[in-house]
Amino acid sequence: MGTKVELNPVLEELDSTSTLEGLEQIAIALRDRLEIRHVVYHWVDSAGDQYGCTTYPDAWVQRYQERNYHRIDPVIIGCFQRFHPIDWKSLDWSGKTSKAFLQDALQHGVGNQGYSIPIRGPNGQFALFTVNHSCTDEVWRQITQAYGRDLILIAHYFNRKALEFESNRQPEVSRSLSPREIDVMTLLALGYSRAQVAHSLSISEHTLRVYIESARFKLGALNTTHAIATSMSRGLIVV
Amino acid sequence: MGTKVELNPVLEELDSTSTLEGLEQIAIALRDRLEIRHVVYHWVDSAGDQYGCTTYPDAWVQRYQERNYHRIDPVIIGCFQRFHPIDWKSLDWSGKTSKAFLQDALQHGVGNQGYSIPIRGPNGQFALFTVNHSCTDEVWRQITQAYGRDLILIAHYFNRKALEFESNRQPEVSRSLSPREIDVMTLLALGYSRAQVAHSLSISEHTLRVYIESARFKLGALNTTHAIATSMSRGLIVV
DNA sequence: TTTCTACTCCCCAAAAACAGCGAGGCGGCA
DNA sequence: TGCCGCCTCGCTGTTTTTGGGGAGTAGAAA
Repeated sequence: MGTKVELNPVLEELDSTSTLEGLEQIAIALRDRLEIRHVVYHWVDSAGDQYGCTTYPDAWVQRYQERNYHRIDPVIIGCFQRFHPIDWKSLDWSGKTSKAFLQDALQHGVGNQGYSIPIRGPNGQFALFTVNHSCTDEVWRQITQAYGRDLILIAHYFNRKALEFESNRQPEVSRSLSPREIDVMTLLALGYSRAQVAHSLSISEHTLRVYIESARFKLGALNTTHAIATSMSRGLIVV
Repeated sequence: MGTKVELNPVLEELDSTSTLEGLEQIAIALRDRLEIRHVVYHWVDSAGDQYGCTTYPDAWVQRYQERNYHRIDPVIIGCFQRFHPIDWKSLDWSGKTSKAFLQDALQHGVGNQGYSIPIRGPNGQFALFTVNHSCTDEVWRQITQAYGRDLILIAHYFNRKALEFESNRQPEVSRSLSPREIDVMTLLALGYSRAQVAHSLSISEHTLRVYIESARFKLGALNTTHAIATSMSRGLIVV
């Protein structure tokens, strides 16, 4: 690990890729270029319906999904509350389930050193970009220091592509709300009751209800809570 | 704008800064180095209690806050639903309020060209990093193309520091929701009634209420709708 | 071991939301 | 001019949700 490898070509490739298979190729190429064990982009979906590309052995990927490991994986838990990239060593590996998980991972070919970058997109999207290896702490420190910034950019580009593919799969249509409806939805989302909202907008509660109903209708929502949730996830209101 | 300016020193400075004033100095230095009009890091807070550092004139910053412009600012609305950096030209500036806002901005010294990078952190944190200038489309295209990647990294570093300062100010760690609570909040956000949620989780409606209440308590929410909105904006649930 | 959190169940009265009906004024658009 | 969307206000009644209580289990952590 003497000289630093130039990673700009990786970004170029990421920019011009248009398939998930292409992303996987790039992950493999990056792994080989850095001479490390694994490179993983992992979209963490709340439902567990996960998606990404990885150089991990299939057996491990399958086991991870089967056992719903994303619920207990300390890397995910840890990265979920942080912003900056994190070395696996600084995570909390105490606890029975964590230790068992780690053992299982190591036995499936995952290296003992890891460096993960959390990435977040619109609507609460969350993903991880991880590089993994098996080496001494000192060597690993040098690698992560040397490539830290490049990896942030690469993570960003991976996620950009993943979001692109996903939006192709589910094209959204959204009708906009009227200004007054936006006011109402926003205040409701902030926790005010209908009476409070009516008062703070200086309208009668009856009028307020008309807004709620029309917003609900436009959004195709089943009830007020659903309308709020829909407005938020479509970015119609910002709370 | 012939030769490209090296921006790595900016990252070094960002790494070693420990005060908000330091960030502002760096923003000014970056503006001068790129020879553009403005550089803005803007933390968009849920309440409108905004925070950041900017080279915009004070008059504009004040006006922006007074008028709650963050609610109608097309840059914010647009970036909030996207992941990749965006040129202001590709945003939707039709609409009366948008046009009035743009006029107001231009009259307060904001340049007509802009390039904004959305950044997201834990708990639904959202911020924007913007570079702004007044020039022709072609010149602006060259600038954003040349510095696009650097700006992503700089945005990332700005946000890292901002989060660092903020966590010093508010050491309170928001307790996360239990798996069952997440299930409940998710299903409620999808519009199901309590009876439906209870049935689909195979628990009694009474038990369901306990989850809702404990989630509400943990989130400091005033009612169920507020709890849903809070869960979503903190990224605890995804709908 | 003890303590803690997560999960499950139960009651009741008051408040809120829902669903349906109606009305009129204002402004933009064709 | 007529149509349409937006804003405003009113009524009645039913259903759902919400605010407090309390209590017991199991499993993991300290």
